[in-house]
Amino acid sequence: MNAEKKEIVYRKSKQKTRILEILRSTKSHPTADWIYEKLKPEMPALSLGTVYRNLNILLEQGEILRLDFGHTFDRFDGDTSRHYHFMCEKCGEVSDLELPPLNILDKKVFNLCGHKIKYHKIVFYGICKNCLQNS
Amino acid sequence: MNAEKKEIVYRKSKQKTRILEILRSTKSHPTADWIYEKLKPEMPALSLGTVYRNLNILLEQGEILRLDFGHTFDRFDGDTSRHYHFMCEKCGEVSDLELPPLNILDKKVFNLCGHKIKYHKIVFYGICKNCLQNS
DNA sequence: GTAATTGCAAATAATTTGCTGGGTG
DNA sequence: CACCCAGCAAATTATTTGCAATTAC
Repeated sequence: MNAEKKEIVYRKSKQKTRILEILRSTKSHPTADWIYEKLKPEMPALSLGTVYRNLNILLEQGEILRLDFGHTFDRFDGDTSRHYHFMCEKCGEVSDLELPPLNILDKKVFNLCGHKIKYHKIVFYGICKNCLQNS
Repeated sequence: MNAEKKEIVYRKSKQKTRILEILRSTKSHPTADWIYEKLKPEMPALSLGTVYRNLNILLEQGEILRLDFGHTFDRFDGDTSRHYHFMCEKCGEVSDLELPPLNILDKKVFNLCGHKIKYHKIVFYGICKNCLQNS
């Protein structure tokens, strides 16, 4: 395991360029499908697979962000009290944090932009204590 | 639209009870499949569909939490600078927030539990300014 | 007895991947 | 001319749903 990644030299393509342009020009945090529909008129031959492939390349290059939990499956929590989570990027473990709830943030955001905030979620990412020791 | 929800009176079942017990007894934030595998030995006839159905019922009853982005598809962001997000529960829009990054939190969490924190994400949920006005 | 719940299997839905041919460096 | 990239379709994966039988209240 931990095989060294083959260094891929990415090339330009009209599709990749347009996808990035579209993402840069909107504040709407689109889905892959939305980008596909947006691009289809000017590139009738475009396929959804190409959009996904390019999004992953752009992600890897750090040109864009993906807004999700990282893992593809939902996780459930039997503890419904307000608390935050940490996910270890190495072992994938999700753990609860003792950090007290920061209710002030909700008010701050309301004052800033006028949205009515019901609650918020915070997830910290990094390497857990265990993985730090075993490496 | 906006049809009034038929009020369902949930009944007890061994499956639902055990699923909740398992969730309450672990801190590992399991996936649906993990719960299914855990329960299978004592309930050989159990099906994965039942696990999913009960998790959704428990969610609706507020007995458990789901850790994810709510929507099932990824959204992408062309802005890679550190910023937080807001999602409107009514119209589904995701927008950027002007709230400055709270780097102190990463140190706080490290001091608290010893995990090495690389970064964190915050998502606020509620009703956006627009939806507030149009209702 | 009414209607929620189950197991099973088939259906969805988002995303990934194999293949073949075309285009970039 | 090597090898990355596109388009297409088929495969994967997590989750949902239809159905008939079962069970809770």
